[in-house]
Amino acid sequence: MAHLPIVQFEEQIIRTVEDNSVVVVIGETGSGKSTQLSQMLHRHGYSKRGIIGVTQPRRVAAVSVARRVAQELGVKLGEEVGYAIRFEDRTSDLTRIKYLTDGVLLRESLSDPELSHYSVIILDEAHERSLNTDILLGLVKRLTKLRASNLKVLITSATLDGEKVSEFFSESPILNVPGKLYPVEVVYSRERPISYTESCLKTALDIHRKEPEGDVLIFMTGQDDIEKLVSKLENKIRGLEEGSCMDAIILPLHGSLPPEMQAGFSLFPFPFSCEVKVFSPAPPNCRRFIVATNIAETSLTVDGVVYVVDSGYVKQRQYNPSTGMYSLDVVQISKVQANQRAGRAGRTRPGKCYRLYPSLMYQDELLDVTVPEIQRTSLAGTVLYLKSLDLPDIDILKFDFLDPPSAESLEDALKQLYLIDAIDENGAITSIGRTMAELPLEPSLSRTLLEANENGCLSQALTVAAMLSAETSLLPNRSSKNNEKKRKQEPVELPTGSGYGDHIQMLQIYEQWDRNGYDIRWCRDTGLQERGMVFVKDVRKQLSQIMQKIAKGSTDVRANRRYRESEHDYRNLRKALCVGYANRLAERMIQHNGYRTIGFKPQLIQVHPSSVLKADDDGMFPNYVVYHELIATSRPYMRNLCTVEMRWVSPIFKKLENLDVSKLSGGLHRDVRNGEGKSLELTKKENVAARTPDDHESRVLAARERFLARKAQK
DNA sequence: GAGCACTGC
Repeated sequence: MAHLPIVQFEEQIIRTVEDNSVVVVIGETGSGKSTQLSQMLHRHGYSKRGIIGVTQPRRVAAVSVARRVAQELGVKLGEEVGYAIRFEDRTSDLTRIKYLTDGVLLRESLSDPELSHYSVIILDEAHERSLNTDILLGLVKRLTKLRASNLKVLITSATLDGEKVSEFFSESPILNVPGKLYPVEVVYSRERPISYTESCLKTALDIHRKEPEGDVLIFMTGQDDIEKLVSKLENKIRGLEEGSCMDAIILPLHGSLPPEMQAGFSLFPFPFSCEVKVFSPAPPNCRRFIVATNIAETSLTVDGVVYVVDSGYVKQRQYNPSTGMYSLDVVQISKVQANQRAGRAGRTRPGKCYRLYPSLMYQDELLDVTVPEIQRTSLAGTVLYLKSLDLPDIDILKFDFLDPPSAESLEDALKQLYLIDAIDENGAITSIGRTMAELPLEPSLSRTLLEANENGCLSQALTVAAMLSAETSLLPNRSSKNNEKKRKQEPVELPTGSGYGDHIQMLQIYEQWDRNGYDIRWCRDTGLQERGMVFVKDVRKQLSQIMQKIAKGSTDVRANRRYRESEHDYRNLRKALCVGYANRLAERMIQHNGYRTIGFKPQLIQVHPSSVLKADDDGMFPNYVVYHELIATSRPYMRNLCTVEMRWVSPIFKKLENLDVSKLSGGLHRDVRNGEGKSLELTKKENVAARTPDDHESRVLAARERFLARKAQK
């Protein structure tokens, strides 16, 4: 591996590690840091007293890098070199170098808070700032003090903010390792485009007409735009004079494509890094245009790209802690992302990157780094995890994050955890909370499982939790023309939740799959996502194993069948869901089919049209539902819901009335009282007030007016 | 009657 740039720095790296407990390594793409750092430390004896652990944000990366390193060392994968990802542990007593996802390392630290098996921890790709990496940065910082004598930590990052990380670790040294990228010429647009699809189209055609051979990678924001551009590009290129240009193949690339459509999808490690390659190379005298989302920024690599077209935008999911609502917004990319995109043009030879925005905009408007995930997501799970670690010397709410989340976001998390009994009124973790933290689920689902265990419907709850873990929609999209074309024969009918909503439908679907012997063809016939369903089965198995210790009934899918057939209302399961989702309750407006959220800044929300829950014969929806997610797209919607009964709901209202966020958060609330903390106080009062009938009605009207006003604005 | 960027335990 003499050609890897990092190799010539071996002595310097080892010396620095010897003298310091934390070292930051900045290495661009192709420097070899992911495969070589672990081997160097192994060679110099660091694996004698413990394991060298290397974390990766993605599963495929952990597997392919481990495979590569095993190959380089000439050992069998799973022996000296192994990996651990969810559902798959390929390590043994012999393992000295272990690649693992950062999520797996967080799980390990639950049972071994000092991570005592490890002599070295390398946090790779820290610049991506995934939620899990950020938590690990905080935990590892603490460990470097506790285990100063026998733990070495290396943080690797591809970019700028090495100094920030170094400061975080009390001025630890920074080593710079050059990468193996070819120069990329950056071309800016003179002005920002009116329509970036048109601008992409024009730029792509210009490249095709004027530039020498080489593939083109175009970064767009989502599936819709990608499909539009692909068809426009096809038309335009077909319209070009024959013989005036080389041939062209135009390919979409985004996450919801089935793997076989991500043509030539393979896990072959790229010679210098270990990324996933897509597509077979273009035939001679033919140019490929790949129109992609940001999946092509980090997760997938397209070889042969010489030209990159960068729209400057990305779709980002963000959470609003005051409303409990997620939204998916098109936002400007950061400078780091812009450079990452440009770098995709220089992997095989010098390339060109066309930025469809002016250089001034790059300078002045683009953020230096992407907003870390920890500041864009609900923290209920994270806070519960940290509370369950019982770190004696650390106040969770002052937890040492590289970039701390807002006080409002932390308070929101506490409030949610309190409503589902994971913490008590003083903010201390309860025994329920402790058990919840052991489950690889979001807190609401963990709580549902525990309640179901008391309720005698554990096996059903396991199924629902597993189904909901498979984020991406498993259900077929009946109205889509594509699907109709594909399936000539009538699709097999799926159950519809018996009027109780999407959770119950999911349970019924999985039970039906069980009755069909988990036949993959059955998924195909019904239009269910096969891969998704297999994933659900794996998750269910894992959850069952964890619950086994405390299970009061059978975890078998069929356990409840006889019971259910005699009583069709899924009462116990819905009760359990009501307890687990106490923080996600919605109440229907008077004489109105809109709902308002309970426990957040009150807002008008609708049942998502994809829901199986339909209005009754009088055109009305049930009075109370719990929802899995609030998402603002064209309007605020509840997705995946379950009907609950009014008398199950009253304990939730009682809890909300007694809610005192300042008690939950200890000292935190005082610090922010003059700032955003106030809004929570308001929320509480409003909630109580809103339950008196008069007030409720005026609130309904006000909400309705707001809604109509927003609609008019559009 | 709408649409979903990407990860992970």
